[in-house]
Amino acid sequence: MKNAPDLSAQIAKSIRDAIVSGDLPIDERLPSEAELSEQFAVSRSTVREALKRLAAQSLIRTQRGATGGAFVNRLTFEQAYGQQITTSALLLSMNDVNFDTACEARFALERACAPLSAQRRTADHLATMRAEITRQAQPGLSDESFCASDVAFHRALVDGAGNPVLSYQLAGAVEAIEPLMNMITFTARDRSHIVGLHTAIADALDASDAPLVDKLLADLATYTAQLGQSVAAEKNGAKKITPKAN
Amino acid sequence: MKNAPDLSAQIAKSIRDAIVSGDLPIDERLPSEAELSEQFAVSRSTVREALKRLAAQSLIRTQRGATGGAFVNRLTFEQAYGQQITTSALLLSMNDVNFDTACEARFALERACAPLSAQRRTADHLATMRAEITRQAQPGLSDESFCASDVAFHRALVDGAGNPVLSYQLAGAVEAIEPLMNMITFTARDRSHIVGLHTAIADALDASDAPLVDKLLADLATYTAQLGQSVAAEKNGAKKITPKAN
DNA sequence: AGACATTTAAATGTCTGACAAATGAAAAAT
DNA sequence: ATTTTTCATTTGTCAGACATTTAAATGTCT
Repeated sequence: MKNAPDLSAQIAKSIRDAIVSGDLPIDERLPSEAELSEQFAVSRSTVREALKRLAAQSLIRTQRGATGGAFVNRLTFEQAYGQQITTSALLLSMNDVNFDTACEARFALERACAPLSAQRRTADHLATMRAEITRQAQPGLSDESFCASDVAFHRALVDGAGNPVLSYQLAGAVEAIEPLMNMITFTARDRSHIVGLHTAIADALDASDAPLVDKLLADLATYTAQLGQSVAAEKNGAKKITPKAN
Repeated sequence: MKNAPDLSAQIAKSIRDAIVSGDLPIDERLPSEAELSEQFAVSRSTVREALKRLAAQSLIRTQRGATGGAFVNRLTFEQAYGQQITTSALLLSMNDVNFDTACEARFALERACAPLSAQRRTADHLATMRAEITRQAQPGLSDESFCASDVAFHRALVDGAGNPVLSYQLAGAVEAIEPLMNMITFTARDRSHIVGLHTAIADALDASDAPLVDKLLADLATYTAQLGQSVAAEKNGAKKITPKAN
């Protein structure tokens, strides 16, 4: 019944609550480890384990030296991106999320920011997108590099919406799917089709034609889902053939 | 120049990479702390700090006792929801994200899953939404409870899309905005307008009328943004009045 | 042989004390 | 006044000990 968590977990929670509630403002210095161990009536090691837990969540940073200590850390969008991406990637791989589901989520979300991007994208975003398109058209490119460039292209599209919260939320959806995409073998024909759609999307964004961007993204979603289907089909086929041997 | 991270951070990264790469499968038991401290040639305390970092990210779980140890943890959608929500909430509050930006992101994402929800929502989802609408219409409800119910309503809408990845991504956007919404004072007229829109949305979902859901969500977005604007206006006004006193 | 009680070994959780390393500030020297 | 030195504070790391939990091994009785 009793599921008493570790002392270090309790202490971490206590400090975390103080940070989340705003009781401890940004850049505020926490008491030293020695002081905390007195306050909580535990040993220094236990306090340290609690602090490491918080550090792993980017809630605090530590500095050594006379004026050092643990400080409440301002969570930047950069740091949040990173956590979001690794968490999303793990979630997908550990729960055997199928390609269709991940793909559907990704394009649904991406289409959500397409109108905003058509309205606000800067020349910089367009330049990034066109640069990635050029890379994707190079003949000797590996499948992995192609996927990475695909991700960069879509990131630029999302960033074009000019809403950092959207970019943050989308980071997980767009990047976490990369490992799944890496399982696909892209034929020359596949690539040229995708590059064509990317080009059309860039052009439509250039012309601020939101409905067209939406339609093209829908096409891309359909096409990508088909590519994924063929991979899944091969897998299922293999799985079904094996028992047949009995 | 030299930015050598702590030993415990290095060891945590080493183990984390092994987990993310799939080298350590789910439910695999890590070597004991004593063994790890030998392998990495560090003390047991250092190993423990590394393990606590991983535990804070839900990458491992630990068990005491003879057959205990640290095990690679399957990251569940539940756990991921929680992390996503707290991270998003912190990100918004720590970076002074204004209401407009958060609101825009939230409704853009929500509209993305509206068509899917119109297509797939179950009777259960609709029942939850109508129950929340009923609660929202109660006269004595506090602003906080009203907001909480609002969040529950929108969660049901999102979950109706039947895509766990979408639900996970949206959790942050929908729930993290709650603290910002809590700063709004809802008049009786505001509430009745919102309840009216919620009812219309539930009806439209019931009728699987995706375009209508989209339109209603857009209306709700506009209305919510207006409410937020008035709060921001009061704040700015107050800020500008103070210096006038000089 | 089977059921129950006891012991034991292995593992994490916690504590204590110590030293190393970094670092800014105060004190001392020039 | 400026530079150098000393010093106190704080985190990082280590070693060893004991407490607690847990399941398996062992022993005991029916």
